[in-house]
Amino acid sequence: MREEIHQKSDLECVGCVKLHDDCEKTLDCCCKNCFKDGEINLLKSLEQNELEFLVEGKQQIIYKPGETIIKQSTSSTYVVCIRKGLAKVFVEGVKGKSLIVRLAGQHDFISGGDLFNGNVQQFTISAVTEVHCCLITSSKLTQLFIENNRFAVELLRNHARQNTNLLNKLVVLTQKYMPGRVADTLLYLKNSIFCTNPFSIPLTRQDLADMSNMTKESLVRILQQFKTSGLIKTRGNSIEIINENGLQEISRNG
Amino acid sequence: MREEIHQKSDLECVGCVKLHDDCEKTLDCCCKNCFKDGEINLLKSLEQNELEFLVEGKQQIIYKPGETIIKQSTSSTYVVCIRKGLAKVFVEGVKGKSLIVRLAGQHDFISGGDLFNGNVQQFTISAVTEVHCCLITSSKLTQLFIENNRFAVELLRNHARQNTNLLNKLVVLTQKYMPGRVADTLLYLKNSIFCTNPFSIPLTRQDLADMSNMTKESLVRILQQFKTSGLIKTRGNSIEIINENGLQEISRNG
DNA sequence: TATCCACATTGCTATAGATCAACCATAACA
DNA sequence: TGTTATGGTTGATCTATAGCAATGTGGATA
Repeated sequence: MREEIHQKSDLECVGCVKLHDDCEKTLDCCCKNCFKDGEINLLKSLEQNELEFLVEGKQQIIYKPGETIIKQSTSSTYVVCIRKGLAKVFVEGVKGKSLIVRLAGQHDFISGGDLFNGNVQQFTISAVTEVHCCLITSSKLTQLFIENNRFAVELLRNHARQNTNLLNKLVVLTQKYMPGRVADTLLYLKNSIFCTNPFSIPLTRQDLADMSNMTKESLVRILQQFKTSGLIKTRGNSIEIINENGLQEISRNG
Repeated sequence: MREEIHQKSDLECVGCVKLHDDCEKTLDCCCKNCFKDGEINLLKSLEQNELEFLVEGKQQIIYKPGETIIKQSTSSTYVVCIRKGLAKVFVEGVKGKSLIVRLAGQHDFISGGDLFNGNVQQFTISAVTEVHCCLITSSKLTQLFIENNRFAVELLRNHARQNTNLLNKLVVLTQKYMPGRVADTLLYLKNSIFCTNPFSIPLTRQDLADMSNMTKESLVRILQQFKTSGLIKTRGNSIEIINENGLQEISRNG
């Protein structure tokens, strides 16, 4: 058994008004409040009855570390909402190489690619830690898209944002040198995924390398450089960012 | 003056039922039939009155080769429809490097990025040949998005497709060797942009390099290799693909 | 406690691709 | 007709990064 990396409180839905004792099956908990507050709250625009429609018959599944949740190139008709745990979203490219385009944690929403376009999955989603998630039938999503304008706007916004992220990644991965890319990966982990400072990553060096488009050996070497420069500290799976400005500088200079 | 690369007939809207003699100002011509037939016909879902609303007050502008149509990082409120000519869509990345993510020709539609997200342009669009285009206020687009469901679906589909393209480009540019990337660029030019076989490109080698993520010198060398291997022929700005299967093989093997 | 096993690390070598510099071709123009 | 400019081509280096191989390490299992 792998060590529990997340805080125990993750199991509870923060800010969730439980309708029943069994939080797992509480609509309000599972699919409304459980989405990230603020910007990315995709479902905030749904009425209560729409939410119930969406959530009705959804599958709540638990995946073990390493398991594939949705496989690239299959035509899955599901959309994934993560309730707990960490998943990686990656493209299986040429010559067996993988490219991790995104990590998804609690309350994240992953639409597997071509909604309204045949539903062919553009990437693989797999569990890094144990993942509790809901699989929502994507046809329900498209139906709500048509019925609720505000929701449609949110979904489009979501896609537009994803677009921007990909475009950004394209530039970073093709135009920056390795140190710049590793700096970006570290800043992403700290500020977008774990949101704490010494953070402990359930990812392997290979994963970090796949996020930064390099080999694991190269990644390790850059990490070593950062350590000796006093930019970061590492203890096993835990990474502490000592000099964030320094990293940002390196990121900026490519 | 640059030589006229396009067929003269480009000025006329193919398949356009002129309502007036002056085709330039014919609604039906400029913004409905002028979009690519079939798959990518974004506006086909609009009613006549919606189309008129969209088109009313649109600006028809002519750009000279090299001119910037929309500049990255500005918050343009326009969406561009190309009526004639060729434009390049590129990201201005780090250290002065450019990455051309797409070429846009007759009837193509370019939504500059973050529709519904503050309208900050994610890339620069600039004219390669002389470009005749319509600038449509993007708020009109978002209004129609809310009012017409079928149009909303088309727009989302459009974004999803763009997403898929970017994801694909990400893999190609980061995981393939130079020959594979150049092969992809050539196949893209032949099959998606010019649709003829000896095709004459108004692009410089630098542009081709920016599409393939390499230096112009490297691009020229690969092109030379392809010539001596009998895969292609080049005469000045004209390229002929002799062995398409061969190129596809190279693309596949990375 | 010993033995695994997966992963991390380090050093050495090979190479894809960039960079630099020179030269060539073609077209515009005085 | 010569001149300048712009882009294309080629060759000679240099370097960032991959690939390979050996060794280290810490947690799990017996």
